[in-house]
Amino acid sequence: MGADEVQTEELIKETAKILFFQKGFLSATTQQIADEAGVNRALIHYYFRSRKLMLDTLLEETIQEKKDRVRSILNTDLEFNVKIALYIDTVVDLGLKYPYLENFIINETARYPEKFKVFCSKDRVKSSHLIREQLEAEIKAKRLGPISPENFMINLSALCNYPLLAKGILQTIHGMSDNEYRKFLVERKQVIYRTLFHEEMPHLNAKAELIKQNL
Amino acid sequence: MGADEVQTEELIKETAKILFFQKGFLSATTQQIADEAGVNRALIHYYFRSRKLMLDTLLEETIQEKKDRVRSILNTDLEFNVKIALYIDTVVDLGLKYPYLENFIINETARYPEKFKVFCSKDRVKSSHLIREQLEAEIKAKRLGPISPENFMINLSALCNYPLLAKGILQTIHGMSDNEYRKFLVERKQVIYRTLFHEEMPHLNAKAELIKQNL
DNA sequence: TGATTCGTTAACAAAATTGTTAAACAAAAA
DNA sequence: TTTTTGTTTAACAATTTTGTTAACGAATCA
Repeated sequence: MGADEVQTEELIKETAKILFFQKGFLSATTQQIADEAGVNRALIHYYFRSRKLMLDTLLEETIQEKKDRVRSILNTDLEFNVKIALYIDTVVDLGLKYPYLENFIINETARYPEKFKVFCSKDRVKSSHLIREQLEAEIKAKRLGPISPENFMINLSALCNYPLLAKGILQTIHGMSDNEYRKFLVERKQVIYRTLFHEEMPHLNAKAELIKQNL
Repeated sequence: MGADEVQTEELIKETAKILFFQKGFLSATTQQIADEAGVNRALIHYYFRSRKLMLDTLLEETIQEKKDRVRSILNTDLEFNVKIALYIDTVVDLGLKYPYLENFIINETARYPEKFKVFCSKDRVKSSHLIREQLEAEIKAKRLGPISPENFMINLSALCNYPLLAKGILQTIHGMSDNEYRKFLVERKQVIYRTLFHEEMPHLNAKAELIKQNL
């Protein structure tokens, strides 16, 4: 009994994630979600009260998960370039599973601006702050051109996330199948690194690999 | 009479653009659009038959306009780096007016994949093809590291568009007002150029300025 | 002036979507 | 076995959103 309860609730959430974050179908109705999950629509209300509350739960859980991962990378004591390589690797891999997650956040943020403010207020430290010292050291050592931590983080996010967000557009323009696009994105990890650092991406060292496992 | 007709139709379209492309409020109902425009909701049906047809018109017109601008830049015989500088300048400026335009395209594309395919089939030549020769020359001359035209164009789009798409998120994270964010984006033009070329952005020469006027 | 056309409006109708409830059902506890 | 608890379902109700229509009014033209 107890097992079934979690099963159905999880099933609904996972199905909604697929529709919203994988297929980018943000306008999916409760009926469509229920159909896709093969459950009665009333169960969505039974477990989540309302459609909006379900979205809130989903948003909260998924943002939290993504943020935790990213934070745990930026907080390590890895060398700067290895740290960023791991960041790219992680974000792109996560994005391969949920390409439209950022899109969902963007839309929900535009609809209910207060929602996102709550998340931000939880973080005392901005992620750009976490890399400031290391970034400045790189710039001083002339391994990087001058750039603010904010702009560096935005560049990094942009290069990683945009090709995911624009999945449908880019796939259509370049006539790629889902598999071809996957492959393209995996190979693009190195392009992103080279764009930021103007040198080849280092292999993840033992320490970085270890961290990657324990995300 | 004839003037009024165009006026109202334009008013509705402009209002919808503001809601969709400026405010990112993609779930705006016909009632909300009508209210915002200060017209009777039935007029939306009078001019556009249905909500969906209005969106189609809007999408078509706006994509076409943006694409024409971008194409006309890539098709000039400007020096490569000046051309890209002008591209950045143009796309960011357009994005300052309509930050969520890309977002709208992404969502509509995910909802109705066929829609976007129609647009792409109109173009015989991909925009990445338009810069291929010049890009290869730059790489050969060692002014740029090796990169495919596709990845170069995606980098360019990503760096220009992502900060617009994520406007709400980034503004919240960094606690910027609308004006501060505007200013930040204008200054970021140079950051984008430096990220791609690892040198200062050139001033637009007379020829480029002329093209910029005639967009 | 009278007829016509077009834009506009309010009221209505239809459809789609969400939310509620009572009853059926199954599993576990008494 | 009976009771209780939690899950599932179908049917219903409420709300929201879209789409339609008939009537009104203003400008245009015969």
